[in-house]
Amino acid sequence: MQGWQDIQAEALRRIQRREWTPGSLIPGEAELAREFGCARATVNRALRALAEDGWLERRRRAGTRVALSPQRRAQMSVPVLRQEIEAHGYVYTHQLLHAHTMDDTLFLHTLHLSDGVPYALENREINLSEVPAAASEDWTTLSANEWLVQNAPFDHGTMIYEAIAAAPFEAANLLCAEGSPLLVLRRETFSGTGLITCVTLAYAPAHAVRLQI
Amino acid sequence: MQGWQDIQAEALRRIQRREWTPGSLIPGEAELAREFGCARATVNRALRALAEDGWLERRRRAGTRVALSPQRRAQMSVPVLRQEIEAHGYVYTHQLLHAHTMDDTLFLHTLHLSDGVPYALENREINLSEVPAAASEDWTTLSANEWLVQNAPFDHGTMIYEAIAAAPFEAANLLCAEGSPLLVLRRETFSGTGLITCVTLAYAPAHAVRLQI
DNA sequence: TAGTGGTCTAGACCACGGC
DNA sequence: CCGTGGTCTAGACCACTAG
Repeated sequence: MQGWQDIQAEALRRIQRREWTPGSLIPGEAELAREFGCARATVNRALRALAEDGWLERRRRAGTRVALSPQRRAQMSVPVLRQEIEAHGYVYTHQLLHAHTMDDTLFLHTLHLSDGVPYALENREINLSEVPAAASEDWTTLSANEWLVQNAPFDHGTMIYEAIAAAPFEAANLLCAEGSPLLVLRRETFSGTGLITCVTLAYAPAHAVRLQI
Repeated sequence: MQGWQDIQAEALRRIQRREWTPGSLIPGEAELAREFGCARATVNRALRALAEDGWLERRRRAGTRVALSPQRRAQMSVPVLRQEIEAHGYVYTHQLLHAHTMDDTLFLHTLHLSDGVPYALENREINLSEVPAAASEDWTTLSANEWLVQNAPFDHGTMIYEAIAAAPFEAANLLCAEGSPLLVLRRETFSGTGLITCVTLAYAPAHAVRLQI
């Protein structure tokens, strides 16, 4: 036993082997520090990491308990289509289908392709009062998907996945039958209080979103 | 300025106000500790938290830089259908449609309902050699979805979302037309090297998965 | 009110990796 | 090499809260 990661690993082992059972109180930091022959701060570091991962629940005075249902969480980033496609070894291209501006909103329709095959259809609105630089951008070389990731950092947002039936416009662009089931991602991102962009991404049929837990 | 959270907040402010620009080197821990009038460990705690959230990239010797594209990540838990449904104020029920055992695998088909309306159709396999207790469980009162969360903690796993067309079996149980687009979640969870369970969850039409970024 | 975790400090040594 | 972040220590005080 040397670093806090070793103590974390040992504690996790005890949880998984049920030496420390769900809901039960585990020894205090001081006692564990004595057992492992280290400072209390080191034990604190290890247990705090386990608590952040959902294995433990810690409360002052009440002590540390093994979580009743250790919920592992999957993490998902905002997808950058070029990276998704190139990670599979394919060539990424995109076509700007349509662009127009109304009031302070820029509307863009983009088709993303993988080795020339339709991959996803993007329908995006950009709030020009939040991102004025977007007004003078040439979307034929760099897609809005990539440009915004680099140029419009956001504080928070929402993502929604759902399944829809392909409408004629989607069917024509994604080269599938009308009514085909499509996975769709809708996303809104905000900076402070202002909406930056709002996008609907319809993936080609059979697309799957994979997450590691 | 008092605790590490204040230092974290101040650093985040400088990033968001572009006083520290993406890609640039920020002052070292020792210098910031001097500026804030605290110990280096306190600065370290604050900057480490920002790095874990993706705002900073830290490397020994190279120093700390503002991330080029501060990628916010969405977090998603393994859904517990009862909680999902009750969180919306509806009554959760479920029906065991089918169960049988072959070799060391238990096969279960379950329909989950929200206020009596079909919500999701679950097709599950449980590895009895990893979870022997599952063999003697009565699935009519507690669904496998809930039971496993409590009784079979896992180390890691994969989740896959995709869109499918409703087959006759799904259409009949989810009360929708054949061919309706359905959002489907496939999940495998493991403990150590062993597969615990593998589940396909077909949600009723128009279901959406919402994530906060 | 007493006991737990949360945090801070000052100092120290180490590991990594640009130079 | 040597400066940077990563970590550990021993001790201290504080915040919260169960009893």
